[in-house]
Amino acid sequence: MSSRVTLQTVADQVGVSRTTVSNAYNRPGELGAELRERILTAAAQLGYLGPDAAARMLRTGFMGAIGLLFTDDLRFVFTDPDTTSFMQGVAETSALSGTGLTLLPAPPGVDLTDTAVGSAAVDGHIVFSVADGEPALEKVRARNLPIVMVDEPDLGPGTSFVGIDDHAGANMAAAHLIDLGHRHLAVLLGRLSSAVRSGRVSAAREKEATLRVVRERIAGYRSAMADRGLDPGELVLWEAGGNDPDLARRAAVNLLGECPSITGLLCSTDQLAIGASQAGRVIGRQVPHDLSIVGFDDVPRAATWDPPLTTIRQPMVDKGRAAAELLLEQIDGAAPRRIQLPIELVVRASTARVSR
Amino acid sequence: MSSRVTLQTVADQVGVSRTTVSNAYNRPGELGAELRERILTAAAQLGYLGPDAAARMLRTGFMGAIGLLFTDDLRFVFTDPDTTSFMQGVAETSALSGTGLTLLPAPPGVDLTDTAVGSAAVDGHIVFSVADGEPALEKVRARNLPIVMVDEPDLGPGTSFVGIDDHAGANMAAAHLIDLGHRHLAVLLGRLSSAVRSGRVSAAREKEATLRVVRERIAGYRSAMADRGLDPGELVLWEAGGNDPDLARRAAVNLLGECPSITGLLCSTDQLAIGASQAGRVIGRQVPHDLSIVGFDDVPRAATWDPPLTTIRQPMVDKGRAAAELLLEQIDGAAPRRIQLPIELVVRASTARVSR
DNA sequence: GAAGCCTACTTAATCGATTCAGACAGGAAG
DNA sequence: CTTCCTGTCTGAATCGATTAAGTAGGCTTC
Repeated sequence: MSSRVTLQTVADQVGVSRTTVSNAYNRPGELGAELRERILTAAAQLGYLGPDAAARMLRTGFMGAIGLLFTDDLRFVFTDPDTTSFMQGVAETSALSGTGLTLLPAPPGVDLTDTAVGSAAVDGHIVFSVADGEPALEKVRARNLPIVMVDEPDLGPGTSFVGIDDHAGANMAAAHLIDLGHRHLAVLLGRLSSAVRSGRVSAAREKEATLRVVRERIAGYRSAMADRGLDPGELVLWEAGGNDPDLARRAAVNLLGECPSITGLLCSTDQLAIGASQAGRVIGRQVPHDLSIVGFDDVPRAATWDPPLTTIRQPMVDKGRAAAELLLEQIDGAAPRRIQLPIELVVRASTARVSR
Repeated sequence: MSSRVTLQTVADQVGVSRTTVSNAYNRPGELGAELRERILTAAAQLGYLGPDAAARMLRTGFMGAIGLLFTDDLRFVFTDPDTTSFMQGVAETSALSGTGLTLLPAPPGVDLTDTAVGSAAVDGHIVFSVADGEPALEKVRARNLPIVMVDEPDLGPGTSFVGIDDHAGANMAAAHLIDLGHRHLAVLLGRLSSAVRSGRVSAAREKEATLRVVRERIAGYRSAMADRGLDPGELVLWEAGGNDPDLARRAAVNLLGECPSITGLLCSTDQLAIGASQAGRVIGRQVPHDLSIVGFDDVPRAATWDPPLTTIRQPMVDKGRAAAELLLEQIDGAAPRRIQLPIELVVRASTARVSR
């Protein structure tokens, strides 16, 4: 192993200047085709792998990569179907544009000082579903790079945002149940904030909610009740402790034990709805006959679950694509934009007309 | 926005040299505590965010990130439970060590010339389950960086490798069925090579297999038959066209239609076993009573699937952790190593004594 | 009290590319 | 014949940090 092969090595070999070799790679057309061919051949022979990434970055200030920030536990990030679908969308468009994709995990309880977060070699950040006031988000914002917020928090009109109308979606879900005759409704949600809690949500706890999406969804459920003459104050709120079917099953057992009159369960995600439907089996209430369940998201499993889940569909892969596109265009100098993706009520077999 | 804030800006402000400011960040202890405090305060006031990543990379040659190469379709990468579990393991240990994680997707049909693959700012690569002779792998190998192969291909003793004893695992799976009295066995596998095919595998097609793992598993299944006095030549091989439950369901319907005497189905992954068990329902053969199915991997769903799947467990998250650890230690100068993770037969309810 | 050794800095070379401002040859225009 | 392009290629500054080598002063140590 002698010293490294650089632009200069290739230039010396061919007998041209460094500049010309650089041009051979970055601006073909600025030099003769025949010379370019000679340079590329010589480079291949010398084992030159193309311009060094770090040097190019330093000189141009362009990293050729985008960062994807998560603050959830990694066990969740790679297990949750919504998160992985979102990542798929981001990965697709970044791969298509030849941009690298750097994962920036900032799981709870990890010291951020010597993490890639806040110092990664990226041209911009996508922030996926983060609670208000997360330190990792502040670290990323401090860098003054282009940024796209997804779902939460919403930083206002000056910052790009990709999301859906959570309020309207929740309204549709609750309206569907009420229109089927359900009068006693409860909400099963994952978490209101990064702090892990489970059990019935008190008014005080509800005030602590730092996750915009769940706040909006609760408001949407309530608005449907108010629209249809029910008292939104009677809506039972229950926290499972995380967006996980197992937690949801246990939570739903407790919820339905404590509030047996509930006939309609509004689950703020499909993962929770899946768990809740298992709870139905456990406590002997058949879905949808004795208990109607409506989810949110329309994850891939929702359609094949037993029973197939009634839910609000949102296009998670598209969300990832949109976020990546917004970020890439911003890196190219475009102004921040907001994108709201469409949602849709999908009626399947987990909801039915109330039977008692 | 004036010109950028650099080490020099901070140095000028405090009245020390650039070196001293650099030391304040990288080697506290090389300078007085009080001066260090003054420097850090000044930096914060000036909005200096710490040493520029690109400049540091250029100078030190150290990127602070590892690359994870996939050649599968992205739809698969983020959907497949094994792949995501593996990524979780990699992400965990890279996050713990403060190393960045860069995804390098090289899906089929994408031109690699202006992709991050082959020029990403990383210190080494993890190559996850890639077919023999993939161009993306050659690109990555050409960089002469530390590399860890996972599952396939196995580049031999000179290159780090993380995997399991696929042959032994398959042997255990087939032995289990044979010991339950099954005499007519078939293998349902995803793919033998990157080329998508489906249907019964001919001897010619079998020779084209470029995926080491599936080759080993087939050999393992056959070895169990030979061990127990069955003719390995009678083992039916069937390709689903991909590691996907839907494809597997269709393939299993065809397989069992064409070979109705089969009572034991060896699925080379749990995803396939899940699909095959649905096929059982479709064609009216109850699992395990009329059809025994054994999977491979023990994905999270396997235990909760109906019926719970008998399978060969392999620790995918640990595999990710091991791969990342091996790569990080190699980046630190250690020699390549090989790690073989343990496997285990997990008997659940998808297999039973043969009934006819 | 001179040699030697810390402590706490500074100076200057260096990493490998990009890019702006020329240089030079040859042809077109006047 | 001079001027002005135009197409190619060169020279040298520059990006922002790290780090080996050096310096200056203060403190031991015999």
